[in-house]
Amino acid sequence: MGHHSCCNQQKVKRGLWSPEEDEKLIRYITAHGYGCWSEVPEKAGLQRCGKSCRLRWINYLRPDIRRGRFTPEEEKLIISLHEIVGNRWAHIASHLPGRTDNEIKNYWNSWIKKKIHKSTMNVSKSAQSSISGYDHVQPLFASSDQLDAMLFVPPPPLPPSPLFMFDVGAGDTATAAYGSSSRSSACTMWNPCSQDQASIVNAMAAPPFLAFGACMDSSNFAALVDDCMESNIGDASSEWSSSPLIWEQIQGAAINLDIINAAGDHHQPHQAPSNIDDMFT
DNA sequence: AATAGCCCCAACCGCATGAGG
DNA sequence: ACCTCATGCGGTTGGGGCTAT
Repeated sequence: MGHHSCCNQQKVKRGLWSPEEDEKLIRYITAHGYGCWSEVPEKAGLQRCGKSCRLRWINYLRPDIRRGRFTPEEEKLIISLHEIVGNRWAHIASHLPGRTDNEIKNYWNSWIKKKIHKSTMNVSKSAQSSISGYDHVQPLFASSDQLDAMLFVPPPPLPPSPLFMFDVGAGDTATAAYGSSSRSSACTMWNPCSQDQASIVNAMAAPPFLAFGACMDSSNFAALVDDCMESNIGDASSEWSSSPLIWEQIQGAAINLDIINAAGDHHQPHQAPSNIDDMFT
């Protein structure tokens, strides 16, 4: 006990939360919400710092949290998204309703990483095409060649005009999509040309939908998504990535947006401006 | 049954960012 | 422009449960 870096309080408890503390926090948040986390401990009668309360609520107590094992679909999605955005756990979590960044991070560090390592070792040890121990995510990497293709695929041919996707992040997703988010980090702009198609399409299949939905006509977007879902992306991303029809649809949809890349940078993910409308002026 | 080692995951820490004064 | 404070994020830690011996 003693000094706490985040709040300068002397009498803050640390470590695991007791059921009584959980109950106090739940009762307070349920009744009053959490306008200011730094005020929550005192008002809820907890000897914790606000940061600790926030973390406990977000990662464990909030009612919409989803617990238990990750499904194979979630696992595939995590892998696909990680291919694109790397260790941006909060971002990945925004595509898995009810899952927290912490949970996904732990999951990745303990389990998926191990599996991929194991798979890589197996591939390098022999020429066998199957990846043992990776069975229920096999559709993503059905062979070592395919794994290599996923990891090292050259960018697809450039379309006739620059086009972007908007990946809408966690929490205030809808507001970010329409340009009124207070945090620019809530919305990342990608150029699909710099990503492999399978990764993009995989990510696109996850809610909140990427991209075009932020700007294009909602009915067109819905139709595009329906087509994508009918093609069963979750189970056959390789087929997706090689489907000229789907890819043409995506390109066509993006081109219809008539978005100009003001920055002129085609190869790196961008932080979107806090107001997306600024891009089109 | 005891215990040593491993691993998972809840929680913490430090940093980045943005709002407001 | 600068400072302070609150929040959110990713990296890291360590307690406790599990497993092997």
